Parts: sequence; structure tokens; C-alpha cells
Amino acid sequence: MEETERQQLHRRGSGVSTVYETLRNEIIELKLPPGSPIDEQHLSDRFALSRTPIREALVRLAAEGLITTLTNRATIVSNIDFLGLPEFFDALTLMYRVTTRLAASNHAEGDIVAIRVQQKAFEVAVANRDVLGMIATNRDFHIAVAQAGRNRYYVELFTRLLDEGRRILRLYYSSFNDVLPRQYVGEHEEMIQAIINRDVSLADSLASAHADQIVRQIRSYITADSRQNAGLAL
Amino acid sequence: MEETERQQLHRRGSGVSTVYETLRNEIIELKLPPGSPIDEQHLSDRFALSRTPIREALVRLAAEGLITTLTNRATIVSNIDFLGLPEFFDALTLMYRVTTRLAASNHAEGDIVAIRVQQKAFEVAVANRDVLGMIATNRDFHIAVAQAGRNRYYVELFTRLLDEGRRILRLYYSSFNDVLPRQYVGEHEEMIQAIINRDVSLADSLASAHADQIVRQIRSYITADSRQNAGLAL
DNA sequence: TGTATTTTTCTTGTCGACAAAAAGTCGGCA
DNA sequence: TGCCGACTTTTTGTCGACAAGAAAAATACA
Repeated sequence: MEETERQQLHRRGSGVSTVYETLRNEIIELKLPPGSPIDEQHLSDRFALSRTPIREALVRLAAEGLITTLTNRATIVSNIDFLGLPEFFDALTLMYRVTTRLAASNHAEGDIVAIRVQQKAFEVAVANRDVLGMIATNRDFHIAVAQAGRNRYYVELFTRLLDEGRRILRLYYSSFNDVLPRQYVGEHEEMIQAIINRDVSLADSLASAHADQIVRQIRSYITADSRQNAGLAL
Repeated sequence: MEETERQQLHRRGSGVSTVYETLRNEIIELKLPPGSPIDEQHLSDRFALSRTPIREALVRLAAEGLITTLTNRATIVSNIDFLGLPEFFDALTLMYRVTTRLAASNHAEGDIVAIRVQQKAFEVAVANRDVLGMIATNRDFHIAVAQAGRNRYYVELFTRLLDEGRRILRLYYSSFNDVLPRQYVGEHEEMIQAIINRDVSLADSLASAHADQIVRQIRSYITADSRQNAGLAL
């Protein structure tokens, strides 16, 4: 009689994906910053689940590289690898190009409306000067494009790369939230048109330029010299 | 006193990776054919482990797409998606090209010897007319090249694609084991030379041709008409 | 005899508890 | 006072058992 309320808290099997998605979001949005320790017991209390399903979610996150498990010791949120940034930019640019190309050649009717929905959300974020929203909706827009390209291998890799990008940009957001790359909206529009016209090479070059823009922006965030006392006489 | 022998069977934490690697191999080598049911209890008995570490290994395999879990029902070895083969070929070709290009521009001294080691193994397999060995060593060769290119994103995707390719080719091996693509050895040699000379565009075109070869070979295996009575008069 | 419904069985999902490994703590000793 | 070693604590890895869900079997009914 007394244990009836606990039963319906989670549908059997739903708990682990809830934990997975929640933690995944918190990691990407830096609510859990890199290096944060992940305590299984704590999560067990938080989600009102035993450690077993928690552990399952953690294994999934580890497979994606979002967390790092030090065997028998601790598991922490993976650090952002700044030395590996060139690799990241290379892969990101390639995926931008390939997915946009494929979208231009393979898309169906419905794909365009899905892309347009994401583009609208992106416009709203830009209008509101919501940098965090822009980062998130830009990701969704390009994933919609990738899905129109109909290649699951690219979609998967691209998703991972864009999420990694969100994590990186989050680090720099607060100090630069007035630098709003408004031109992205127009670039997205051009890309949509090229896709509709099935102009593969135009789509490619637009994606390439777009990727360069974004890489340049991330680079500028990262290398920005914010030392206030650089000119101080010594 | 009596339970001393069980303790040293596995070092703490080693069991799950053993299970993971063993199953992974058996799936790739079609020892576990697509659609095979994966019974946790059975595996628990087989590896002399509780179901918990088994489950952990299965979650990892599922994240890689090698097994499919039907919730609350069963978990089976993932089917080979023949309808998705064009996507597969597209991604495979792109990764052949990109990794070889990067190897040409980014490789260090040590990378070449690693590549040569794999190439030797490949030559041996070809000399022995060992098709299965050829498939495996060809994979190792190209992964060595990819590693020389120094981009972990590409290495990871390429590894998955090549392993998926091994699975596909295994399906056709037995009926075509006298068709030995000997020219691959020479093509590998050319690629190595282009990499050493840091000739990126030559490396690219060689990789592209090599990929076309392999895609064509897989296609020919798959579409080969093996009907014995095709000419039978009716 | 065929179909619908209940019962059984089998497999997965979850739990609480225990064991091992590592880090932290404390005390002893030079 | 500083360093080394044993003890304690904390956290992960593993286990056996139980519960829920779905398929299979058995039963009832038309």
C-alpha cells in the first residue's frame, strides 16, 4: 500500500535516458564545467534511482567522449582539448561542406520545411541578441541540413562536432556577448536557396565560407587579448 | 579458503573490456551473425561474470551501433543495412581520401614505420591467399595511415566504417575466395610513397582510386549473380 | 476446430549490499 | 620537524536477488 507512489515515478527503462539527456545537456551548457567530478552516489540521490541505471548513462556519455573515467578512481567531465582545436576545425569544416552538398543533391520536400523551422528559431535568437540561443539554434539548423543529406554517418559525426563547438563557445560567451554575427542569418538564407535549387557546388562554397566564418569567430574569441595591463610601464 | 581461485580470474575492471572486445570481434567476424540474439544470462555464464559488467559492455556496443536493443524484449546483433550502402560508400570514400591527404601533410618519421609494418602484414595475407586476413590487414593499414594524419575524429569514424566493411565482406568471402585483388599491394605502395613525399594531391587521387576499387569490389560481390540455373530452358 | 483470454515462463531493468582499490588521515619514528 | 607506514574513509566495480514487461503456452469458449 505504502510503496505505490514510487512505482510510477519512472516508467521502466525511461530513467537511464533521462539521466543521459540531462547530464549531456548540463555538460554541453557548461553547467557542469570540464573537470567536474561525477559522483555516482550523488546522482543516485538526485534522480531517485539506484546506481545501476546511473552507471549505464555514464557509460554512454563516456562512449561519446563527454566524460572521462579514471579507472577505480573518479570520473570527471572531459576537458576541452585546446591543443586539438586544429583537428576540430578541420573536421568541422569538412562536415559543414559535405552535409550541405548532400542536402543540395538528396533533399526531399519535407526537409526544406524542417530546415526553415530551425532557421526561424535562429532568427529569433539573433533578434533577441541571445548568444546562447544562437549557438544552440545554429546547431539545430545545420543538423536539419545534415539530415536532409541522408547520410547517418555524417549526421552523427557532425552532431558531436557541433555540440563540442557549443561547449567551446560557452566558455567565451559572457565576455563577448555584444559581438553578434548577424550576417549568419543571410548566409543561412543563401544556403537554403542553393539547397532548394540543388546547386551542389554553390552549396559547397557557401558552406565552406560559413565554416570559415565560424572558425574565425571561435579563434577570435579564444585568442582575444583581454589583458588590461598590457601597456603598463615596468 | 575455498573461494580463493575465483578472485584472481579477472583483475577488477578488466572483465568488461574483455567482454566488449571479444563480442566486438565476434560480431565483426560474423561469428555472431546479424540478428543473433544476445542473452545476458548466457554471456554471464560464459565469462564467469555477473550480469552487471556484461550489461556495461553491451551498452558500449550499442553506442557503436553494433548491437540493437529492443527495450524490455531482446537485444540482437545489428543487421547490415543494405539499403544504406550508398551512404556507407560515400562516407568510406571520403574518409579514405581525407585521411590519406592528412597523412601526407602531417605524418612524422615514426608513422611511416608503423604504416610499413601493416603493409608487410597485408603482403603476407595476399601471398597466402588469405582473404579474411587481407580484409583485416587492409583495415589496419588504413587505420595506421589515418593515425599518421593526426585527426582523432576521422580516425574514429574511419575505424567504424572499415569494421562495418569487414562485416559486409565476410558475408561474401566464402563464395569468392579465389578473386584476389592483388593490385592492392601496389596501390598501397604508391600511397606510401606519396605520403613520404608529402604530395597531398597525389595521395588524394590515389586514395580516391583505391576507394573506388574497393567499393567496386564490394558491389561486385553483392550483385554477383550466383544462380546456377540461370540459363536453364523452361 | 479456431479464437480470445488467462497463466506461465523467460528476459530484461532495477535494486541494495558487499568487495576492492585508491586517496586521505593519523600516529610513530628518526 | 619532516617523512614513512598502517589505518580509515570514500568511491568505484561486482554480485545475487527481485520486479516488470513481453512472448509463449495453456485454457476456456464459441
